[in-house]
Amino acid sequence: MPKTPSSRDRLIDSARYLFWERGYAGTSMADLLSHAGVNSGSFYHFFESKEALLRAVLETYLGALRPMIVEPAFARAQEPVERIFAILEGYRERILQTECKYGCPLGRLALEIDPENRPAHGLIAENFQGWIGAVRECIDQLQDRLPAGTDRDALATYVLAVMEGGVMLSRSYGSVDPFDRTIAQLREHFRLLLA
Amino acid sequence: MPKTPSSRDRLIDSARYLFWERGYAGTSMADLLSHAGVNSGSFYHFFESKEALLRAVLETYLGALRPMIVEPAFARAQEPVERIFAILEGYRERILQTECKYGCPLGRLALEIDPENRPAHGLIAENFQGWIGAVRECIDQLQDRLPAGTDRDALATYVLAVMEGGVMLSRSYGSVDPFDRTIAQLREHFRLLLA
DNA sequence: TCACTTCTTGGTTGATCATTCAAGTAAACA
DNA sequence: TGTTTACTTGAATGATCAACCAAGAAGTGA
Repeated sequence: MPKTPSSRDRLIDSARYLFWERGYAGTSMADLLSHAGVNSGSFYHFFESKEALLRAVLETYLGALRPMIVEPAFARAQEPVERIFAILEGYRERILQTECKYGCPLGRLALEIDPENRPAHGLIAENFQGWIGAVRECIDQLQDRLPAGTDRDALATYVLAVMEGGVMLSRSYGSVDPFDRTIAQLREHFRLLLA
Repeated sequence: MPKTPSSRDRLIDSARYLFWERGYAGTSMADLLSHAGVNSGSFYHFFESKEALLRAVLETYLGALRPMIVEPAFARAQEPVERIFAILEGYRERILQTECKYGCPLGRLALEIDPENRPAHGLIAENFQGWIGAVRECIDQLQDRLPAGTDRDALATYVLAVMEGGVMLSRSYGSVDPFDRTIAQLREHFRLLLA
């Protein structure tokens, strides 16, 4: 049943796309409305402001993390470390598909949105936390193969930081190389940890 | 001689500050002009557009890297690995000084500026390259303490990616913890490499 | 049928955006 | 002194910004 999405859904879909492509400030209401095919009156029927739409978008990312990012990666690999790198491989593909224009939509918003906007940053942090949680699951499965006393949460956070940093560099260099070199070092880190 | 800075210098100084605090799109010409105490006519006497100002700002970062970031860190530590972590400690201090609002100004622009704007991204990449070069110097001094076949450039790139990722997370979490945990893992990486 | 809610239409608001311009001042040089 | 160059002044431009609103359509339940 390919039911036509409601105006509200189309607004959120368009905002997801445009905030990722042009950023929050770089997306005008006019851009958004014409992309979604919705009139401004309808927009303000569903959302009280552009900022409220941002929050709604960040909430949909929360639900999209597992089906769109984590589960496809977990389906491609069984071994815990390979699952982590399968997630990262997903980001590599997105970089290639977008000719290095890709930036993680969350990372972009994390740096763009005013830090005073705590609701938005709370949601971004929640998204990051979900991502860290998925990596943490893999790390936990390594059991005692890791050195005693390894801070597993910190290690999972580290994986996220490396990914975000790698994506950022690839965007400016216009090449996937910095991402690849960064991920290769992370692989070496895991190799050393498990040696 | 505390000579009054010229209008051009004041414009660049203000732009450095405002682009860092509010981003490029988030800084209006009106904000900029009033912050610098300059009229719009003077601005367009020195710069052909807001975008030209962005390029000028990115060029000043190029010159500021060593005196502002690298040399103070190198002065605090002699040992190569400690010098790398002294650079990172500088970023930690900036996070604390700004109550976690701090994001690396280059990282912010790297994710914000349209990838089609190659001149700007070229300058950002040049800045990153300078940073990587400084870390690379330290790594080179480690000589044969590193495992044979270590990709030294990739390792230096990795340090930058970890820093940028850590700064990003701290901004959204509103806490220096993610940065600290991330840097601690990087330290572990160097410990394992040199073991 | 009528009343009520939900959603859509699209024109309008006033603020703010980057940029332009004609007229001016001030110092340097002839 | 007259002329040139470098810079400043600040009002004006038209485009675009997020947000608002009154009117109406479509659907639901009584």
